[in-house]
Amino acid sequence: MTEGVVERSRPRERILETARDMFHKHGIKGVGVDAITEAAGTNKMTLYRHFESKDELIVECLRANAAKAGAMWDVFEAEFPGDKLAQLHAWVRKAAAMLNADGRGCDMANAAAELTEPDHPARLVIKELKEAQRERLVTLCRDAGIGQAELLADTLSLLFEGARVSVQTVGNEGPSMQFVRMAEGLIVSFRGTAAG
Amino acid sequence: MTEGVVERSRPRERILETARDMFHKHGIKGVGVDAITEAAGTNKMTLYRHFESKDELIVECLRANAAKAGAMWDVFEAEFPGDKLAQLHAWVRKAAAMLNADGRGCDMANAAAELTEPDHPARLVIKELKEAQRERLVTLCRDAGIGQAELLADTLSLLFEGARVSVQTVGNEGPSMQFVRMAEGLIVSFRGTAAG
DNA sequence: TCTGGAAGTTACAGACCGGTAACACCCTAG
DNA sequence: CTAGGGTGTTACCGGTCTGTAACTTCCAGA
Repeated sequence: MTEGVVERSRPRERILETARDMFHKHGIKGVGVDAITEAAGTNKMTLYRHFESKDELIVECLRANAAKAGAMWDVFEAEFPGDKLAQLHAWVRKAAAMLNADGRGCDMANAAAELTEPDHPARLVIKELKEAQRERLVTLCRDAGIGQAELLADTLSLLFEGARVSVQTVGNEGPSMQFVRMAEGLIVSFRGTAAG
Repeated sequence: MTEGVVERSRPRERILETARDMFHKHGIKGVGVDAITEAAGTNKMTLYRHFESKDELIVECLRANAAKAGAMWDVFEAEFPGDKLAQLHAWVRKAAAMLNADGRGCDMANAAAELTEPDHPARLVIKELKEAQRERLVTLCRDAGIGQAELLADTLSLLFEGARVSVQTVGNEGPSMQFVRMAEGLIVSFRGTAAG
């Protein structure tokens, strides 16, 4: 009895989960707090008891997204223990899978597009989380024995980021279809020039 | 006297120009029609006499953006008549310049992030305009003698698109700094495998 | 000079937004 | 049993949003 069903977890968790989903689907400015709380089966007062403002809720959603996405690195390590190159290829496959998951791009990128005020609290955490993601990919490339690890990681990052917005604008049968081919080709090419 | 100063052109032009600028800077949902008309030195009634809704204004702004961006292809042709490879390199330089122009990404991509309703009128023209842009780049690559023209064009597209969102999230000193190096390397690589 | 259409002005409708106040409820820890 | 904190409910505030109505002003062309 102490362990509640997920459907009936604490209000804070339900609000956070619901907000993440609705922000992702309809954009941040496209969703009001009333809609979130109603979908979460609670009310506005409870939301404002747990989050001091909508902006703080947005920030918490972004952090939760990053935390969930960050878990994939552990999955890669579990699937291919020690084999960093295999983990890099796993990242490519995972990225490709995300492209076909739904037509919405990266939540952080979308948030950055919507929240234009230069001092919006979300902008700081977006930058910080994106930089952390980059670090992980660079490290993976380096540990996989790639010579120019930073350059490969940045290239793969830009390709993936571009593919996500491409899916959002022209759908998943446009340039993003070639993502895996591009990424795999790049890895091969960078491994060729690896050296030591 | 018949030729009015740009500052005092017809209201429709002023509204369109002002809306393009404000949508770009603050996002679509971040700008109301009142703010647009005031900045354009006119009023809401005049806007609604020329555009039947804000959505139509949005669509017209996107078309105007694409038209202005499309003019660059003619500039390339004028700068390097007949030399398609030089024009491709000019595209790379132009793209890099856009990355440092301001911290805002592509207006169409940003609009697609904001306007999530699947049947929003803007989504159709975004897709159509993006596909036209892709066609032009593919044609340029093909005319430049690249063997796998579609693949190179798509790769460059994704890189550029990704670089624009990267600038928007982490600034122009992140992965997007390497854009020119990546693009030039790709062109060299694809020319090597050109063949006939 | 007269006229007609484009543009400006003011006010408003109806909806939604983020956020708060006051109060009733319920459930669990003591 | 009781006290108290978390939660639900209702109503509200001030502001902003898209879009419209009714009216006035202005200016160019006949």
